[in-house]
Amino acid sequence: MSRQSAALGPHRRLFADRRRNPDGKREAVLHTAVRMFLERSYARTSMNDIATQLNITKPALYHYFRNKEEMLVEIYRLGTDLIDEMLDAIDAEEKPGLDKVADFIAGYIRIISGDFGRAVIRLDDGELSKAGRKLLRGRKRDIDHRLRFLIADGMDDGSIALCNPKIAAFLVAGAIHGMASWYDPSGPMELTTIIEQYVRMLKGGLATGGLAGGTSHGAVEVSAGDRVHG
Amino acid sequence: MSRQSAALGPHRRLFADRRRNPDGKREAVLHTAVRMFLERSYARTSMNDIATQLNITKPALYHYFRNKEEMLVEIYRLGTDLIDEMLDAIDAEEKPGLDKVADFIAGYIRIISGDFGRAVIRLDDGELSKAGRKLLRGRKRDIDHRLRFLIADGMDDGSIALCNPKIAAFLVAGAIHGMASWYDPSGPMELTTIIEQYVRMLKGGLATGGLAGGTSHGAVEVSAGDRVHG
DNA sequence: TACATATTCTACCGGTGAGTAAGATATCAA
DNA sequence: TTGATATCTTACTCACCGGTAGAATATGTA
Repeated sequence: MSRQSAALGPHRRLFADRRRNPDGKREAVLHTAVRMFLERSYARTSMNDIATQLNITKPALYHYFRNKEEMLVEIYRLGTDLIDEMLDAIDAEEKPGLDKVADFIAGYIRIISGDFGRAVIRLDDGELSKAGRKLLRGRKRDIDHRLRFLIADGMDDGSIALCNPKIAAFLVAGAIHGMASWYDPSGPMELTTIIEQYVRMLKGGLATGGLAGGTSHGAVEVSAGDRVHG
Repeated sequence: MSRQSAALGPHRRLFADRRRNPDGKREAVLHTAVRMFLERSYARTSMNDIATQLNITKPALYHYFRNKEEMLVEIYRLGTDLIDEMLDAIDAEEKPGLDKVADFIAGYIRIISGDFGRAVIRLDDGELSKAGRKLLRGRKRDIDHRLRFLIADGMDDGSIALCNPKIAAFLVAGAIHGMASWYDPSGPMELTTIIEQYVRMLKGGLATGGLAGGTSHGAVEVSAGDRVHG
């Protein structure tokens, strides 16, 4: 709350006078909106709430955004861009698949610790129009598929144990998404500590030779059909 | 959709005549409500929607529930009860901690594949009143703590590698919670296949001797202060 | 200084949803 | 059969929210 107010202060101050600064003010609105959406949800945050927080009135917001959904769309776009860029960087690396996945885990956690990254995970895309929802889901699916490919690559180069990459990708992504609900940047837990343990544990689950035991035949089976296309 | 209608049919039929059956009808309302809440979210499902689905009118619903929130509270209660019961069963077992955690993973996945279990994860508790939210958060925290204890036990008996049980519990629970978003009971993926791979991978990440490498000093360090209390 | 325009405000509209009042109708038990 | 009561309906209230109309006011510029 105190951290929040402190971060909101500058935005509020930006609107204290009427100096012209469309881009800066637009961005300030967006930052305030994403924080409030994360805190109280998109649906429970009214345009009035956002305006009040910025010390202006509701209609003034419509000077910077055509409607409420445009804010949400833009937030999603900024968030997914961050993830795409990280994946681009990883694709450019020359490493075993397992290490690329490890880099993904670390990078993804860092992104999610920021507002726009966390928004991609936490905000309910059911609030979007049909068109907007379709677009966002597409981008999310692409990200998921790129993670699956990293895992499949690791299986090919022998660094990752045979498994169904679709399920593995869901597990890895899900574990990280969970963070978006409980992680508090101002809390006592150090981000690097979390990353360290997440990487260690998820690597342990993926790597070849972990607990051999299990029914590897099931894995080989799916690796034929389900794997690349997943 | 077709599966949904099929499952909703019986409930609808229950209200076809006015024979007295308060308990049965109340339960039918609840089953319909949880399905619709999961499909369209709590906020976007109106009392009218639920009533229409059951072929009655909105005020009739208020014969079985005092208000909308009472439905949500009851759904949460039924869901968390399922989880508590499972944890009771696991606590009664005599096994290494790692195997108990494995049982938890399997049991939790099965519960989440059902409507009420999934509801605990997916429905936004921000819709609850302050009191209701506090209660639910308490129950969720208890569940989380019980999982942490299972992990800590495994560390004591040597079946689980030293780590911060708080982070480990979040990782395990988060990975499973992710399922609640994408798993479709009528889809092509077999539940047992998913369970098998989840158990294998998460066990691999927890077990002693996975990838030794990592900085185990960090683990020992937290095991002193953060561990039991976490 | 004076004009064009960016910024913001007051006052409103239309729609929706939770919840209620009060009465009609069927069921059950005696 | 009849009365008590459970069940359900029609018609409504109240509050909130997204969005707009149109005017007021400040700003930057020529």
